[in-house]
Parts: sequence; C-alpha cells; structure tokens
Amino acid sequence: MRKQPRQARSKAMVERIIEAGRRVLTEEGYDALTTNRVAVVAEVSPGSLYQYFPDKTSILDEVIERYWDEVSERVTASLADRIAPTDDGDDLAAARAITDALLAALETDPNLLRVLSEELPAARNRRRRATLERRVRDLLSTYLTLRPEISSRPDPSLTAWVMVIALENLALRWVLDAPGFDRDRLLDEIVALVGGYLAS
Amino acid sequence: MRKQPRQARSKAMVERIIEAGRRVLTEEGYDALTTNRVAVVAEVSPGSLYQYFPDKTSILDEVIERYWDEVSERVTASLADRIAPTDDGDDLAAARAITDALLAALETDPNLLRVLSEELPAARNRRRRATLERRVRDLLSTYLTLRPEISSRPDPSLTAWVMVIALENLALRWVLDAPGFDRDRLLDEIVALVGGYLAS
Amino acid sequence: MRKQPRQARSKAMVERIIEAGRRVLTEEGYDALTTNRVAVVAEVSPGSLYQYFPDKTSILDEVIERYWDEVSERVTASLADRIAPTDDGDDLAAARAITDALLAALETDPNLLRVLSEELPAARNRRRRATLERRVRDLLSTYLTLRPEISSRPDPSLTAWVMVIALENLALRWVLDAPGFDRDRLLDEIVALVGGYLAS
Amino acid sequence: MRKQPRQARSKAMVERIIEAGRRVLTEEGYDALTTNRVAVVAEVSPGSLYQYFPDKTSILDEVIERYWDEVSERVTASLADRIAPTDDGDDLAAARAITDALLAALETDPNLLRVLSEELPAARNRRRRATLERRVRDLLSTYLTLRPEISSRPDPSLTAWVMVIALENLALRWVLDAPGFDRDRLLDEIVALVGGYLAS
DNA sequence: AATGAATGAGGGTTCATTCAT
DNA sequence: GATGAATGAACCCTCATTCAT
Repeated sequence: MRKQPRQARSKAMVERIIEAGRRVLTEEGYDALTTNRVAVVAEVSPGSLYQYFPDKTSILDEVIERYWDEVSERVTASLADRIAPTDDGDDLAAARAITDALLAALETDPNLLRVLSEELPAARNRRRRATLERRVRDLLSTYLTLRPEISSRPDPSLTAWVMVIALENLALRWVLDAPGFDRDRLLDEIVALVGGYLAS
Repeated sequence: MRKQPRQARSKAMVERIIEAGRRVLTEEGYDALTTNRVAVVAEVSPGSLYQYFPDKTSILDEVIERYWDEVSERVTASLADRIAPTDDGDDLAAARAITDALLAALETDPNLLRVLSEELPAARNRRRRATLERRVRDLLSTYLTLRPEISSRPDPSLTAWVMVIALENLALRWVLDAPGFDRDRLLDEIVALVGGYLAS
Repeated sequence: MRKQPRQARSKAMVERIIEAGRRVLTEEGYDALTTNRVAVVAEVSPGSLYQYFPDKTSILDEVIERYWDEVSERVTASLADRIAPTDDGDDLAAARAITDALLAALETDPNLLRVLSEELPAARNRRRRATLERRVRDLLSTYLTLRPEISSRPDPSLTAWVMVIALENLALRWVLDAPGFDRDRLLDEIVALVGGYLAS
Repeated sequence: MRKQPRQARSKAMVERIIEAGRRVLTEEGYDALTTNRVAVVAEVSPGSLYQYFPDKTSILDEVIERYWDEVSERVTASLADRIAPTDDGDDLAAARAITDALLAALETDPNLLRVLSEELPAARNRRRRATLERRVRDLLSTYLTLRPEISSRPDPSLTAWVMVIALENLALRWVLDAPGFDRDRLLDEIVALVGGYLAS
C-alpha cells in the first residue's frame, strides 16, 4: 500500500476500495475488475485508488488476502471450539470437525470463492492458500503428536500433507460443484477416508 | 471450430496454429498468448487464424482439450496394461497403478501443466478435467463393481468421487509443488489412503 | 520503426503519420502532439500508429530528423552551387554564401522551426543539430584548407567551431526573433565578423 | 504571484518552495518537477503551494527568473570590477572580461544551467535570457559609445546584437558541451573574433 | 493560513478482430 | 483461401489542481 492510512477518512477510503473490489469480483466477475469500475463502485475517483494502492494488482491482492484470512480464521476458530471437547475418545471427530469447519468457512461467501477459484489464475491464490494449508497442517500435526496412538502412519508431516490436500480439495469441490449428496454424506466419507488412512 | 477442414492443407494449418498455441503457452506463458503471437509462431497470418478459429478462446480451448485428452489417454492406456494382470489378488495394486499412471501422464509435459494449472483461470480447465475425472471414475467404478469384495463403502459412485478427487489433487500437487519426498513414498501413502478408505 | 514498410500502402501510412505529426506541431504546438491527435490528423487509428512507431517519442524523433535533414540538404546543396564559382578571389563570399544558405534553409518552414526550437526540450534537437553543425564545419574546414592563405588563425578546427556556432546562432536568432534590420545587413555583419576573425 | 507575502512566515514558505523547485530541477531533472514533488521537497503541502503560486508554471518561472538574475548580476558585477581599470589602452580586454565574466557566471551552477538549457522548452528561458542579453548589450553599447574609436562598424546597436549573440552562445556551448580546448583558448578566439569584427 | 485527501480529464498503449486486396 | 495492414474500444495510470477540514 502506498500510504499508511492513519486517519479515519483514509482508512474508510481504503475499506471502500477493497470492498468495491470484492463486490465487483463477486457480482460482475474478474473481467469486470478494472480500475475504473472499482472506482465507480467505490464512489471514488480513479486517482484516489492510486493514493493507496500502487496498481490494480495490489487491490486484487488485498481482496484475496482478506478472503483467505477470513477463511483461515473461521477454520481455526471453529477448530478451537470443536476439537477441545473431543478429549474423551472419538478421535475421528477431529477430522469431521476440521472438514466441517472448512466447509463452513468456504460456504460463507461461495460467490467470491467461485470467482477467486475459477476465474483468477490459480497462482494468484497460491500464497494465501498455502498459508491456510500450513495452518491446518500444523493443527493436524499438533493433534497427531498429542495423540500418537491414533495414527499408524510413519511420517507425520507426510501424513499431514496428504490429509490436508485431500480434505481441502474435497471440501472445495463439494462447495463449488455441488454434487448431489448432502453435507453429512461428505463428512461421513471423509471420516472414513481419514480413519482408514490413519489406521493403515 | 468454424469449419471442418477437409483439405490436407487446411488441416495442416489448424495443426500449426494449435501447436503454436501450445508452444507459446509452454515457453512464454499465458500472458504471451496473443493472437498475433500465435500467428507469428505458427507462421500464419492473423487473418488465417480466424478462418479456423472463431476467436482466441477457441484456440486455447483446443490446446487445453488436447492436453487433457493426452493425459486421459496415457492414464487409461497405462491402466489397461496394468490392471489386467492383477487379477490374482493384490487389489491395492490397482490404486497404485492408477496413481502411477496419472503421475506418469502429468509428468510428460510439466511446463504446460504448470501454465494450464497456474496461469489460466481455473475454469478454463474445468470441462476437460471433468472429462478426465469421469473417465477415471468410470474405470474405478467398473473395477469396484467387478470386485465388490474390495470395498465396504456403501455408495460406489460417491466412493469413486472421493477417490478421484483425492488422487488427482495429490498427484497434481506432487508434480507441481515438488515436495521433498519421492514418488514411491507418495504411492505408498496413496495406497494406504485408498486401502484404508475402502476397508472402512 | 517497428516494421520496415516495404509495401506502398505501408509507406504511405508512415508518411501520413509523420506528416500529421509535423502538421500538429506546426499548427497546434508541442502540447497538442498527443498520439490520439496525430492519429486523428493522419486520419488513421491510434493502433495504426503503433504498427510503425514503437512510441510517441519516435514519431517526434522522425519529424525532427526529417526537418534537420532538409535543412542540412538545403544548406549543402546551396553551398555546392555558390562556393564553386567564387574561385576568382572574393574569399569572404564564402561566409556570405554559407550564411545565406543557412538562412534560406531556416526560412523555409519557420513555424516548424519555431516549435522545434522553442517548445521542445532543446535536448531533443541536439543530435540533429550537431549533425548539421558538423556538416557545415567540415565544409568550412575543407574550404579553409584549400585556401590556407585566408585564415591567420592557428587552430583550424577551433576556428571552425567558433565560426559555426556564431553563424548558426546569429542566423537562427535572426529568423526566430525577427529583429528590425534586413537580411543583407545581417549578411554584411557576418562577413565583417568572419572576415575580421580570420584576419586577426 | 498570487499574493504579496508580507509576513515573514509566508516569505519563508515562498523561499522554501522556490528553493525546492530549484533542487528538484537540478537533482532530478525537469520531468521530476511535479507540484507534488516540489511540495514534498519543500516540506509543504500541495495546497499551501497554491497559496503563493497560481500554478506550476509560475514556480518554474520564478526559478528561471532567479537563475538568470543571478547570472546577470554576476556578469555585471564582474564587469564593473574589470572594465574600469582598463582605461589605459588595451581595449580588447573588455571583450575578454565580458566573456570571462559570463563564463564564470555560467559555471557557478552548471547542473541547473544544463537542465534549464536542455530539458526545458527553450521558450521558457526566453524572456529572462533576453533580459540578460539586453543588459550586456547595454553595457557594450555604453562602452562603445564611451570609446567610439574602437569600433569602425556603422550601427552600434546592430554591432552589439551580433556580439552578444555570438559571445553568449559560444560561452554557453563551451560550458555545456565541454569541447576539448581550455578556457583561455576560448577567450583568445573570442578576443580575435570581436577584435577583428570591430576593426573591419 | 495550512493541510493533504480527493479529484478526473486525459495521456500512452495494447490486442482481439476485421476486411480490402 | 490467405494475407497483414488497419482498426478502435478499452485499459491502466498520472498529476495539476481543488476543497473540506
């Protein structure tokens, strides 16, 4: 960002621009994301955009960043809530909880998710998705390490890598493609997948 | 395509154009894929290009189409070779074979795969990847149906959906991200994943 | 230039663009020299400009180049005509002839001269004016060398440098500033200046 | 200027702005001379800038004005010092002294001189250079009138015009182009040029 | 008076597509 | 069919200037 918006008015401006970018993406798609369009939607002049963002790309980056940050936060917040109580015994509830949290997070703004996932060059999401993956992977590793008896797989980091990629993409595809089975079925399958894997 | 090129010369031009598109993508990236650039590389005039393709998109579509067709063919060809002999008993060899075939297919043109997967809007690959997925899913279903005793999962089509998405993305990410473990480790994990899943 | 315009049509296009640049400069001034304005005046699309010129600057460069080339040619052509006959004796006729030729050349398009000299950053004309200066300086040196008896100055190259700068600027300023004395008076003074200098 | 800054604080701001303009020109060149840049360098807000200057041009004009004023003052000051003692007889010392003074003045801020002379539209310097020329021309006329025996040229004002233009440009080009001969050689040539001219 | 955020007209340039030859 | 010159809408971005605070 070009200037640090310290004043309230400036901050509001930045928010308006980013929000406008998000709305344009969501409602009109990636191709409509021109600097002039964002300016119009933000009810701001094109020049104002460039007071705070060095170029068009950086606006998009910010939208992406925020989206995945939200997703990350929702996932980890949900997890904190749901993993804790499962101390008692049903270990696989963790997998279910993680996927459930991920699904919930992805379902909060499916239109934006669709545009980000399908209309943008995938590389644009990369860094941010990697961050999310790492976060979840870390949570997973921690969990596995705390309860070593759950997994019979030799390499925990490899195990985490496999699980995260599988979970993430299953969740993503279920949200984006809306195949004909319901959410609980998906969760059941994932529990089976993960459970079987860890048991092998 | 605008017209069916019946004459040899025309067919040759179409080939030249598609090949040029593929080369530009692979060697110069998506941003360099302009109609003029393709025309230059194809040693064809921009006008001629529009004799056979209604717009730029259709050229790209054709490149994508062919790429995923090749991948599909390699996968199914490999499978035909490898599944057949495993009649004897080691059922999980199938999963290994499928993934192996998929990896082999994805490894044949990693540069193009990278551009297609990372620089293009993901939606562009969608239709074609869906086709590939369907093919593999069908092979899987067929296999599962022929050997019902392997799977204890209730819904075969759901099971296939889960397996294909997991396999595909694990293979893809392994090829694209080159994580630090070798191919056999990946195959081992996938066998464990699939084996455990089917056994659940 | 981006493409070598080999075909007649292309050449015509290039000519139209340069001519338009020249006209815009002459009639509307440097600030009006925008790519769009040039395109309009050339009755050409903005895109066409960029078929032959990599950027706006190169159009201007070409106008400048041509202007000073014309001036150079007129000067040297005039000189060839006028110096030759003066074999007989009146040596200072040469100085008069050179200045006269230069004046004549500068007077052929005074409006363009004014814009180039006054509205452009001087550096833009530099290279081209340097070329002109060199040409005239060379002619001068040749002349002085052929008739060593005319000059009593020690260093001919220095002498030429001094004379060319003095002559050039006197001529230029007379054309641009139109001071209140007539052309013959200027020539008289220059003859006196040069004559006295060489005699010193 | 928009208002006459009567208060010390205001005067200080005007000074800061002009000084900033000068520094930007000298250190960063004409293209960098934006109102925002000047404001930043002057540590003043863009808005304040417009309290004292109606537009960007007027800032530049002031910088130019001051530069040529300085040059003028240096020249005339030097001349006052140097012409007086030459009562005795060596008349050409005056030409030498004038040129020497001019060279000295031009050499005091060669970077600014270069930007003003080469990067600006020449017309921007016109008015101010005209003033300088007039001043020197007047000094010259006065001198010639006081010592009519020196010049055999008929029209003193024309004579002065010729001499000033020749001197000025020779000095300017020597400073800007740094040709390969030293300052004394230049002065020698100019003395010869002027001496011969006046004697003709 | 001073600020500095906001403005917006207008600039140079690209490239998918067309069409006269 | 083939050509490639020509098109022009639309893009991103700058910066002199204004004005609410």
